[in-house]
Parts: sequence; structure tokens; C-alpha cells
Amino acid sequence: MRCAQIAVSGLPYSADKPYDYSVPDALKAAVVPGLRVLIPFGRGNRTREGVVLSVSEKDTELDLKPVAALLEEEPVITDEQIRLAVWMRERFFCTAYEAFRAILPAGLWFRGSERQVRDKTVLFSALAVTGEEAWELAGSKKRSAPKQAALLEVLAQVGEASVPDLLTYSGSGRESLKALEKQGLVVTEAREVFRRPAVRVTEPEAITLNEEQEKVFLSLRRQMLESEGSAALLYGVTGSGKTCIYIHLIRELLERGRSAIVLVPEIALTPQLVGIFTSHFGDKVALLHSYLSAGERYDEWKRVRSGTASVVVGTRSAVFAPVHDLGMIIMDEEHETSYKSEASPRYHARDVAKYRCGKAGAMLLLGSATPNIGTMYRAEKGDYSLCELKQRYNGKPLPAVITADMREELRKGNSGDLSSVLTGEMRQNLKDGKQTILFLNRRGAYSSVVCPECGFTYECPHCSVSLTYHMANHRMMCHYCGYSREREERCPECGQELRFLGSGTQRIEEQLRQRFPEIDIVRMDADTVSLSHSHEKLLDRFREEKVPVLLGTQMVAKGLDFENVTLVGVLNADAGLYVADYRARERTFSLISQVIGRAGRGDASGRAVIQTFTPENDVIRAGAMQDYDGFYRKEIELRRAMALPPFRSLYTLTCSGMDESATLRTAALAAGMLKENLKEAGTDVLGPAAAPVAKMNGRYRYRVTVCCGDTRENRRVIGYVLRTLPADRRTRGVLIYADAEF
DNA sequence: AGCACGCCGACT
DNA sequence: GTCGGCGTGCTC
Repeated sequence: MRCAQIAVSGLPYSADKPYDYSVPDALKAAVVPGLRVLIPFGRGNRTREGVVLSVSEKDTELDLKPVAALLEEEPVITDEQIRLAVWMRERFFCTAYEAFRAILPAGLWFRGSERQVRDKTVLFSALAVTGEEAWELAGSKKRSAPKQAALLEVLAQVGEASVPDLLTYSGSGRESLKALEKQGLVVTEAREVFRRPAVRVTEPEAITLNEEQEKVFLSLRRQMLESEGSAALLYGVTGSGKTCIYIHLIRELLERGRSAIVLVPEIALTPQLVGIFTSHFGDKVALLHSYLSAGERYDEWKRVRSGTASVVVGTRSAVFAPVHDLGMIIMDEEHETSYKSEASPRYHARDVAKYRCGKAGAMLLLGSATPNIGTMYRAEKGDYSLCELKQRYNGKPLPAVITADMREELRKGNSGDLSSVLTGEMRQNLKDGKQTILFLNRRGAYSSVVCPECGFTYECPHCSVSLTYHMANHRMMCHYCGYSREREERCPECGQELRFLGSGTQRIEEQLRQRFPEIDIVRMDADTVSLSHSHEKLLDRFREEKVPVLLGTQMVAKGLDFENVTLVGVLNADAGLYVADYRARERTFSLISQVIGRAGRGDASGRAVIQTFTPENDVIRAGAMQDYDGFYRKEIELRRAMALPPFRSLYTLTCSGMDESATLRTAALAAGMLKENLKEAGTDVLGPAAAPVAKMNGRYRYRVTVCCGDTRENRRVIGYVLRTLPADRRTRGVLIYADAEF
């Protein structure tokens, strides 16, 4: 009898394994590995999707269920991709089916089944009256229809917004919006939102390499052509021309009929890069990222698969692009955290890239000005070759860095968020007609409210975090679950007047307006970006209207080039440094470095002001001096001493459940099982401990951390715990998953 | 994870 | 007498 081993959809990790099905004679010819099929599953025999992993002949007349139907005539999944999925399952503790979902574009999964790929539209609401009229109406509706008033207030501020955003920010329901539409105050229309972003094709500048670049290029070229399956680190300061080298290398590959994948951390923030690649390689470039609709992504994916496109530029998931004859994977800004997936499969693009390059005989090229500590260590050890670019192009100097001691400011009676040093420099810039970028570290980017008398704060009822204040809707909101409530003037516990704590971008904007009442400011944070639906619109305004100040979070720190920016400020350099995460120091360092790199990219020499409460901190000091090497030396010794990655792998098991004691009990059981089964010397099982956000969406979260060698046997034990524990009645209602770092 | 089967309480 | 509560165990 013909049998097919099938990876089944919708299973938890604990039930995931190949399931045997019989292949009816009529389907015998078509059922081959890689084919997606429909199969009956479970007692109810409900239809599920599956992927054929292998096909075999078995004489045992087992009572197998038959494959019900085929989802396609020819398999879309290659043998290579099946092996990749199996590898991912073993390494990242996901089901095989989840791995396939990551490997293939979303659009593919909907074809043939009931869901269809359609043009994605989103409802947008806009004011049908002027902003002033809206404000007035909002005032008069405050009593009779507070929800409508809230909607009008938000719209008066932003003009228009998508309906989901609008409802979230105003805390109102669809009914209130309908009422406003009926009154003719608001118009709502469906709009296509995910058009393929028009690529700004820059003129294909002549990219001649300078002496240093030429040397690096030649050495990488030799490695690429001669030692297949190897990896290299291109360590180059911001503006040293890494992109030029990428282009020259890709050109060499294309001449030999091979393909390349270029990974970038966030495509919306690197439009220039996409433009440059398109200008050099034209139609050979395919773009793969999450801002494309499922249909568009599917089309680009097909161009890659057919071999029409041989240069893929994309974000994390583009590491799976099915290019023909892969010759190189480039990971630009390889230290960026967005390369790690936070949902199952919890993979790091670097690990997948390494695997694929090894199998395909391709070169993995990691580029960064502040390499990941593990990457630099491997380069030092000789696992990766190391190429260094030290010169900034045109010999532009790095900005002068000034550290502002915020304790000193406090002593001088300045309790605001802007140091006198920074405002002084800003004043100078305004006089010179130059622009300034102010950067607020994410940790401090939102403001909460506190009672100075009794310490009361608003907490989310579902998550163990404080609610933060949002100017757009004047409401207190939870960043994890979206819960919102109104803010009171006085403390509900003791009646004292409530005060703001932390410095939201909005609050800093207020302080800026007080100091510089005459100037225009572009604020770029999660709120303004989601309401305007674009980073680019905000950045264009900053660039083209030469707005004096850009104030924002993380996103302003990325690879943006502004000729006229000569001053950058990091408002809270040390926020995020003192958190319970061994990567905090590394992240803070690269953040500071990156921000400093933003200044002085034009002709005038730049300055950077680093505000901190701990100017003596070694990370801050190394960051301010742009001393990656010094930072790396110290950090790698710390890691060695504590036996953290890259010296050992780190596996985090997270348990989450509605019942706190059951969740903790499950974590303790997991810790016990791990300790019992991981006998290898140099293995540590830590915890259980409450996760940094101990409660999210009503679920308590406890973690167990395992530090051990990167071995198959260790992963087998962890997999065993993940499969066994859910069957234990003491863990009822508790979810368990694991996350790996190598 | 779903989903059926099972064995106990309050209803026509 | 039955409808339905969710605890238990399995899925080729």
C-alpha cells in the first residue's frame, strides 16, 4: 500500500510528528513529497491541510485514513525546503507546518482554499467639516455624546485616519462613528492600502571603489568564488561604503548566473537602499517584505522562483526566498533585533542564512558598524573572515560628541528633559539654518501618570504594565493589549493631583515648544506613524520643508541620510541599560553609535549630544567615543565570565496561563525535568522566574532559562520537555514554548 | 490545539 | 428521566 508521511496543520508542538496516510490509487501519480494536500484528521475527521514529507510503500495493512484531496497538481515545496523545515523544527521548537508557513509566502496558503487573495483595503474616515468646526462640535457633544466627541477630537488633530486606528485611539465604538457619518460630519471610504511602494530609482551613480574598498572587495570576491559555504563579517563604520561593495559582489555573481539575497532590518526605513539596488539591477530585483499585500508578495515570490528575479531585497522572511543557484546572502546591519522572529517559528534570520549558505555553497556576508558580539567573536576566532572599512567616504569626520550630565542639570535646577548643553547647541543650529534630530530611547518614550502623595499609578487590568498617556486621545493606554481608559485630574485613591512620570515624545514636544515657541517640529513615534500610515511622509516633510527639529523614537536612528542635519541628541542614553537582559548593553551601545552616525553626513561638521544620568558608565562612554573595539573587548570578557552566548547557547522556556499558581507550577515542573535530564557539565537551569512582563493579556508568564552547549542532545531534551509536559494534568490551561539563541 | 467521549448536577 | 457542564485523552 502506498503511504504518505504528512506534516499536519494546526497542531501544537506536543502533537507534531509525521502522520501516515494511505494514498488512493487515483492519486498515486500526483502525491509526491512537497505536495500540499487535504486530509481528514482527528476523531471528527475534520479536514486539515498537510504537506507531504515523504512517500513509501508499506505492506502492513494498517487502518490508515486516505489523503482526501490535492491542493495543487505540482508540488510547490522543494526537497531542499522540506529539509529546511525539518531542520527548523529541530532547532527552533516549532511544528513542521509552522516552518512551511514561514518558508512559503502567505498568498500561497490561501489559494485553492476558501480564502482568496484579494486587494487589501482599509476603511478610512475623514472630517467632512473643518478642524475648527470639529473642535467646536466636540465641545458641544462632550456631555450628550462623549464617544462622538472623542472621535471628533482625534480627527480634528489628524484630519483623517483608518477606522481601526481611529476607534482604538478614541476609545469609541463603530456605532459612534456611524452616527457621525449619518450627521454628515465624517466621511468613510475604503482605500487600497498596500500598493507596492513606488521605488525611488536613484540615478545609477558611478560607484567607484576607493583603495580600501577595492582591497576589501577583492578579498570578499575571492572568498565568494573560492571557499563556498563560508561566512564573512564586513565591519565598517557608518558611511564607509558597504553598499558599494555589496553591489560589486552581486554583479560578479550575476555574471556567473547565480543569485543573491540582501536582507535589511526594516524596508520602510531603507528606501534609499532599495532604490540603489533597483538602479543597478533593474527588473532582476525582487522586493519581499511585509508591506506588500499577500498577492503582491506572491507575485514577487513567483518571479524569484522562476528565476526572472535573481536579486532579492527584503526583510527577515526574505531569507527563505527560493532563488536559483544561491551565491550569497547579505545581512545588512546584522546586529539588528528585527532579524529575530518573536512568533513561532522563533528563528533568527542569521541562523537560517548560515544554514542555507552552507547547503548551497554560498557566502554569508554580515555587514555592520557595530557587529553583534557573537558575530565579532566568531570572526575573531576565524569562523568568519573579517574585513574592515575604516574610512568614511569623502573623508568626512565623525561628529564631535558632547556628553551632558543630567545629574548636573538637576543640581542646577533643570528638571526638564532637555539639558542646557543641548538647547544651546540647538539654538546655534537654528541660527545657522541647520536641522536637528532628537532621539528618545524606547524605554522612556512613553509617559505614565503617578500620584505624588500615595504612589498610585494606572495599571492595565490584563497586563502587568502601567498605562501610558497618549496625547492624541487624552487617554491612558496599554501597549500590549490596547486597553484604554480616561485619565482623571486627581488620584482616585487619595485625591491628590496626578502628575506625569517618564518623558513621552509628546511631553518632550511640549518642552521644546516652550523653549522654541517659533519653530516647527516633526514628531515621529508609533502614534504619528500609524496615524499618518507612513514613515516616509513624515521624513519627506522633515527633509523637504527643512523642518528644524525631528523628534522621535528608535525609528529615527536607522540608516537615514539627511544632508542638512548637523546636530543629533540622545535624550536618555541610559534608559534601557539597566534591564534584566544580557543584551541590554550591546543594544544601548549600537543605538548610541547609530544615532551619532546620523549627524554630520553633509558638509558641515556635526555634533552629537548624549544626555545621561550615568556619564561614567562604560557603555555610555564607549558609545560616546564610538569605540566599538573597546566595548567589544570588555563585553566579550563579561560574556565569557558568565558563560553567556556566544560561549553557550541560551534556551528560554516560557509558560503562560490565566491561573498564576498553575503557571508557576508548570515552570517549576519544567525546570525539574530539565535539571534531571541535562546532565552535561557546564549546564545551568535557571528559574522559574517571572517574565519581564509578568502578565500579558490576562496571562501570567513564568520562564525557565537553560544555558548549555549548542548540541542536538540538549535540544532533544528540551523538545522532550515541551512534548511531555502538556500531557501532565498539573499543567492544565498552561501554554509552553521555547526560544533558542545560539 | 480541537474534538469527541465520558461521567456528574439542575431542569422540563 | 435528559441536557449540558468540563475533565481526559487522542490525533495516522
